[in-house]
Amino acid sequence: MGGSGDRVERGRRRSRPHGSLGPVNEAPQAADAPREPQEPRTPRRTSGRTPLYLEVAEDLRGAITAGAYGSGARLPAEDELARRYAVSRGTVRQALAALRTDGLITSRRGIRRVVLGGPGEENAATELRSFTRWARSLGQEPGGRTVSVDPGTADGEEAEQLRIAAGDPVYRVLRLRTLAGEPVMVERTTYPRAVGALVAGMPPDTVSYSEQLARHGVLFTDAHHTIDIAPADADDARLLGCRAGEALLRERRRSTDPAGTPVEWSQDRYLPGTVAFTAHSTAASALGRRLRP
Amino acid sequence: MGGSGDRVERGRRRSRPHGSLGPVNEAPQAADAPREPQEPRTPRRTSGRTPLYLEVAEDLRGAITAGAYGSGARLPAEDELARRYAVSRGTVRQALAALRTDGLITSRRGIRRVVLGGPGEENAATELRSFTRWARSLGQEPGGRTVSVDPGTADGEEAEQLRIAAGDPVYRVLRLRTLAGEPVMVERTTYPRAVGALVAGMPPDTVSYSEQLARHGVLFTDAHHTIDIAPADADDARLLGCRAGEALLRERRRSTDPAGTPVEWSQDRYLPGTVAFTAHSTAASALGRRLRP
DNA sequence: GAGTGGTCTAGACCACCAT
DNA sequence: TGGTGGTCTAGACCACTCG
Repeated sequence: MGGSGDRVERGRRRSRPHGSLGPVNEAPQAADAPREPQEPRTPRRTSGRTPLYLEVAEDLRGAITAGAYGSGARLPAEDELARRYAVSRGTVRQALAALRTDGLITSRRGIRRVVLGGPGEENAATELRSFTRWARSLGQEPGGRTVSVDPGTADGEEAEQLRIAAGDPVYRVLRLRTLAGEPVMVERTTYPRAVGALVAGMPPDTVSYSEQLARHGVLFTDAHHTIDIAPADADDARLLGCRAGEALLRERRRSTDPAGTPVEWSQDRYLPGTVAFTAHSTAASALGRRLRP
Repeated sequence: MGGSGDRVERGRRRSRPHGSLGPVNEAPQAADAPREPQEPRTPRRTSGRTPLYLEVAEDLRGAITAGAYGSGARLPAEDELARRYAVSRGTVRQALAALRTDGLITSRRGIRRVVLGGPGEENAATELRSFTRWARSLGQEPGGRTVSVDPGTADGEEAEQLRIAAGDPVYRVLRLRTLAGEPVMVERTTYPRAVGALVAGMPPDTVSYSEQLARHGVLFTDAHHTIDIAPADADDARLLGCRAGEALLRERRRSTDPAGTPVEWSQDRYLPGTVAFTAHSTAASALGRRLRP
């Protein structure tokens, strides 16, 4: 989305020409435009549409990635942005917080926010994305095949991760993932009984289990990741076409639903040189290290 | 910090017995205690102390990690927490947002927040921490030695990462990092001229450059990380005591200061089996993958 | 001292979930 | 239908930065 006017007016009692978002992409020079005293704003109804602060955030993101403010440039002050977008300062702050989380801008008391990346720089629009969605967003065609779907009983680690009792029934799925037809990753996922039953009932050529599961109301909203190195075993070597014992980039992941119930415990092994993991961290939180994986 | 009473009363016009934070650790059973009508609260002065929302967050964190609410338990409603802590709902929400970022709780419209981890589970108290601080927080003694500090000129990648011109002067530092005396990681850092000059002036046995730099006003507030695999070169092999060509866990990192100026571009290579990287992701943002590292 | 982001309060309405 | 978190507004004061 671009600068302005491409959003529907959703407010009421507001008398801006049209389009609910002020033009910021074309704004770095402004600061003129006499401000007629505004009638007190009443909260706008968002009525089922995109939250206002996300619209503001996306507009600003567009302006930043389009290079409207060079790298290292300072953003307008919060009050100024609030005026331009005709929203409250709180909403602007919420939008800016989102951009900060994505590592697009800094934030410090006393000085204006600074644009971190640059026009050319890839925006790490991170998300809790499945392999499938991630690949598609890159314009790559994700593929793969399900090697096996087996019912079984949880071992110690699976039980701990899925927060069930050892010996409880689970389903194990082994899949090979490809990108543009080339093998990239071997995925070993353990599902608790209920979720696994759904997976087992899907056609073996299902590209994205997570998308299908979402249709059944199984949502993945949180995930905890651990990244390290693991040697390829015989299966890995056969499927990925590498040497047994070769070092692979390993991601272990436990996903949970909104109720906090673990819905997936997965171990993915990537062929070296195919992918890298990226993360952004600020003074508060983001990436950790851990001893003895 | 624990439940209550270990904080100084900082408010005014408030008539709670003493201690500014209500006892939540001992609260899961409450919900009784007749509420006398409160006089309207006025914003409390934080006057140079820890922000209120952080106190609330830390108290809740303590309650959660202490297991006051079992894993999967639901937290009290926002309004209820606001009453207990005698703060506004906004402040409670700010505190809860911090816990959510750390992956301690979920959050979904319509239902109470759910505790994610469990009593036993290690809290991934992630931070933008230097190797030194990270090691110390684990009770490990960080060590190492500086192999070389060399002035030089920026190559293409360094220039791009540090946002300077190719050929500009830089300092390159090669260090070996140890944990309990054992080699763990080789760190290759490139500093821009000004920062590098400070580093070059420090004694060669300096354990933490970042701590020393902080004293000179050079702060690391943001960092962008990329994690993948790289083979050990001759230096790596010699310093880490591994085979040349052996796969190492590589972290590349660009750190910036509050003004958005890059202050460090580093490439760290960890011996396999020594550390793992952890991250938490929610529906919005956290960990990314990237093609072709 | 002026400008700017950080914190806090108060109140309102809405969307979603469970009952 | 009632409870709960999500969004939005308005106003206030404070801490920090810089000229």
